[in-house]
Amino acid sequence: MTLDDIVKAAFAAAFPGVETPGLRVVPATDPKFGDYQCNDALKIAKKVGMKPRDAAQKVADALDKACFEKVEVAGPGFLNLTVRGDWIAQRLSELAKADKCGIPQSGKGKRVVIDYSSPNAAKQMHIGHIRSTVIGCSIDRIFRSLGYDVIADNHLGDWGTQFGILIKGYRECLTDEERANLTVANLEKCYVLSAAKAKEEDGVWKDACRAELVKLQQGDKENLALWKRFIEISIGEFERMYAKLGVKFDTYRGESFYNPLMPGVVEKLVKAGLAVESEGALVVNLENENLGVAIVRKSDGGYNYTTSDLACVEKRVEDYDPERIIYVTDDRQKLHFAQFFSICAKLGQKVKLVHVPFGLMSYQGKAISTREGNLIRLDDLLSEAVRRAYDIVKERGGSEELAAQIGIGAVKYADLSHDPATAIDFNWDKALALEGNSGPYLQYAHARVCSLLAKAGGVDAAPEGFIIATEPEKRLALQLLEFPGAVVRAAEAYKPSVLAEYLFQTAQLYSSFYQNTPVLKSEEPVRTARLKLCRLFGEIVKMALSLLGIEAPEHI
RNA sequence: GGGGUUGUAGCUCAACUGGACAGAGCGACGGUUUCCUAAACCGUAGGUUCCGGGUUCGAUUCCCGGCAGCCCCA
Repeated sequence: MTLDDIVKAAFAAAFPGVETPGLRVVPATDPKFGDYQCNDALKIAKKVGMKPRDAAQKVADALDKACFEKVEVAGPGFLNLTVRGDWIAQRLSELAKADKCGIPQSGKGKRVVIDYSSPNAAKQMHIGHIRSTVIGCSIDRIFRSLGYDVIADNHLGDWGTQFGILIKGYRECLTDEERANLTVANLEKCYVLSAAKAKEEDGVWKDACRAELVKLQQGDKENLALWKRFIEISIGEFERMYAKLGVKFDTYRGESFYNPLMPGVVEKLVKAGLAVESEGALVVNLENENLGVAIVRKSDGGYNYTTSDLACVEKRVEDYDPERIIYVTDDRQKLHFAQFFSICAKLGQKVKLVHVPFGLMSYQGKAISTREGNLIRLDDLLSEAVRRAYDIVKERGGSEELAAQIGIGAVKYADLSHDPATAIDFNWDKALALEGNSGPYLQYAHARVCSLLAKAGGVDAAPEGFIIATEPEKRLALQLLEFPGAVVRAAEAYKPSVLAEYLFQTAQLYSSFYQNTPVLKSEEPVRTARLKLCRLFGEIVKMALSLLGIEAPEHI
């Protein structure tokens, strides 16, 4: 029986027939109130015509007190619960026995597509790409841990007008040698040069770019081959970054993949009476939902994101039949997703669609763009992160590999520890922080516990044998019991930050415990019991770090 | 103009979706190392939760009205 069940039973006994939806027992807000609290007597009081405190008292009287050391009614009608040490020890044993640190396998048999990172081809990734990549990757890992069958899909920006500019630029603005050893940096360079020329007054260059684009769209062999080469080179470069970040995709279906399906989608919209003509364009009117108007085919015959995304959902449902599709993009696209989700619903699409919007990253208060000249390449950021970590690591004889684990962990954690909705103004010192609420702090706590366990020379493998006697042990133990719940909350909210917050608090409690409580030098059986607590902490930090996509080195 | 979103300590952020005295990190000040890794730990200072109303036992959280920033749509 869980605490929830025990307290629910008490409510049912005290107030037969009275519903208590959403009743729950939560960790106490302050240890001085006890270990757990239930506030639902306050909610039920009016319904049963009693004073809140009296209602709470009635529940307290009806409570099965086997696992409690103390039960108190306090304040306006809070039910404060202090649990017995042996009850905690029992729960810890169950947690130690459980697979995956007790994460419930609620996603078994369900498939989910997660669409994240999605950079534009032929451009280098910059710090603005961190968020979608890192948040998406963590959501991906969290859902996998819950048992979901996850398909991580990278929806590349690999189609559109920029390819006309690129092809023209490739032909005219690069040297033979650059063409032979084509890199993303070169592509970016020729794009910039070509785009600048396209702005010239006479429009000759611009027309030439458009002509190249039309040829590409019509399947011209040469242009198609060039386009394919650009994409291959881009993906190669992206994968180099993903390897550094520990990110892996199952598919790279870019916009081009859905391009042939767009006319069919438009036809369907027209047939369903959803799309109507307006000023030469085809639009879906969503005014009555306060979502404005979505254009599905422009007056020049071109399609835009709404159409492409509709095609994409249809294809994903056809190929994968997922239970839901999660999109991780910046919050400027909120309206777009609201429109496109609404149209999906009108088309009778059953799959659950979720947009996880995150605040745009800026730098020095300005949106990141080449024009602002404030663009920091992702590669440079990661190199700098590793360099800074190495400066510190080498004093302890650490390797460059360790420096990479720490430096990149710092960058990822700096992002993941914020609620995705928060806009971040990039700051070198904060992104690369190695102290306080940072990735390295967590890695350090993990390394210390590993070291402690190694020095112990082996710990009894049995999951039983916990003893909870002192306050620091108890605080740590209660926190460890919250781990599965933290993972569930993070998944439900699509916020890795929930897990990051939990992990940091856990590490703080462990650090405090570690500092103030002897483990190796304590007497048996306490020594073994404490080692088991440490081991469980180590397993949970390692698991939590892996869900955030952060490495957990055993030695720092 | 319409819509969205944010506003919490000097700075960066939390607050488990309505609960007790609003918590962390950084920064500041002070302390801890013959002792399991000091990337750590312990302590002190720091708040009109943007402003004004409302809802109720109770509001950072929900509602209404302002103000300010950012974003989207025309």
